[in-house]
Amino acid sequence: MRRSKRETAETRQRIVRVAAAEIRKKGIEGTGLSDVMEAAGLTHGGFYRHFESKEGLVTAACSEAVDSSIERVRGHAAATGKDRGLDALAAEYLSTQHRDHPEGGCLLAALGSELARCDDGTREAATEALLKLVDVVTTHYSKSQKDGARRRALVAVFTMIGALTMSRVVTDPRLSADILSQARKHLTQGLIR
Amino acid sequence: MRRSKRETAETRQRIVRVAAAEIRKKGIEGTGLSDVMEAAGLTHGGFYRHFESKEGLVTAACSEAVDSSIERVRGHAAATGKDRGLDALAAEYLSTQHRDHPEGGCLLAALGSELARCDDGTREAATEALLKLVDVVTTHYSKSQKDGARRRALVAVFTMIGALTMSRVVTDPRLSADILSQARKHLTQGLIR
DNA sequence: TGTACATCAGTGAACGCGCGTTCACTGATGTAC
DNA sequence: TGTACATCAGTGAACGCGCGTTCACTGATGTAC
Repeated sequence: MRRSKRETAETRQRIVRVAAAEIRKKGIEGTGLSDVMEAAGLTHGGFYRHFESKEGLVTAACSEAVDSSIERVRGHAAATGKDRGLDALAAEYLSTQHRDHPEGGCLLAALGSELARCDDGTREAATEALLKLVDVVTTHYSKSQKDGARRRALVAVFTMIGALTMSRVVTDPRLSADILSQARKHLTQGLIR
Repeated sequence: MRRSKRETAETRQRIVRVAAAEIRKKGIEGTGLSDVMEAAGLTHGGFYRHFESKEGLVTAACSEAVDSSIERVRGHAAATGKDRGLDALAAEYLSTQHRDHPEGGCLLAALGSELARCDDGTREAATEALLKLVDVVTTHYSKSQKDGARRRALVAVFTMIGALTMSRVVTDPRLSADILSQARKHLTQGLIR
């Protein structure tokens, strides 16, 4: 039966949020619409009242993932003392908690190589995520020395994305932990100049 | 009809090579067995004379991808003058050529996030790729200063993987080129200490 | 070395399955008067 | 404000499709004597 506008909007957001978690956990192709709808407490048939296609949901889910995690990153970096903001960011980004819970974490590390094969809408959401992340980091680098702050921020972000992704790929748990701690050490000791 | 042992071995290798290219181009889930077999000049029915399952092929294809590209990386780094080996490696890894042709390039950048969700055999092949790449880079860092060579090598590798992956994700061609050149600049100027 | 037979690489049709998508239907919501 | 009707969110069955996998069959290769 028909639902009120408010209910409809809430349902849509619920679907998007579930999908944002699911795709970061199982990948885009590994996530089925039925699974998403079920996790949102609905049957799969109603999906097309909210989205044009799976691609439409994926794009919305990526935007949602970007918004929520950038918000958190900004909060964490700002909450910490001015100079140690970047350390806090790196420590959280490169934590075992983040590694073990992609569903709530960085979209770029969770789906990096898959995003490269997505449609433009989704890739734009991902581009936005990258630029926002670089912005946050640039701000922190700018405080110490302006020169090359953007380049250093880019590199710091690539290092984090690369390290987190690889820490999830590697089979040896000790190597995985080492990857995270070495990258963290590198970033928190300001070794990127 | 039955084939000679030599022919059988050649066929198997042809399938593995085709698959190694295909999965780096379209992703693991995006690659169908029929496509691979057709590209290898066979019909799909014969697949199970060579492999136990799709997973088996994927693992073999990943090993093949690792072997062939590590070989090339080593060659390139060694061919160049002792001190500039790393520069040559970075320049090639972070080239637009590599970005635009994942099918012949680095497995880790092409499939990073997907590998994290693969079975153990495949992830072990990926781990091997990472360790070998780190080894090559470590050798070069060791020449200038031994201290922290491994950590610096790890970071350099994550930077390359992260940058190449992101250069493929991003929608803006100028940003994509910028990502590559900034990362290259960083590495070739020895800014990782 | 020659012969008889087992092996098995490759073919092409077929299988079940889960996927994204569509649809007729229900009944509460929103709207027009 | 009340009534009549159009709208549409959600259900559940069904669709076609491509996937990984299986299988009966063919005929050249490998092997045993």
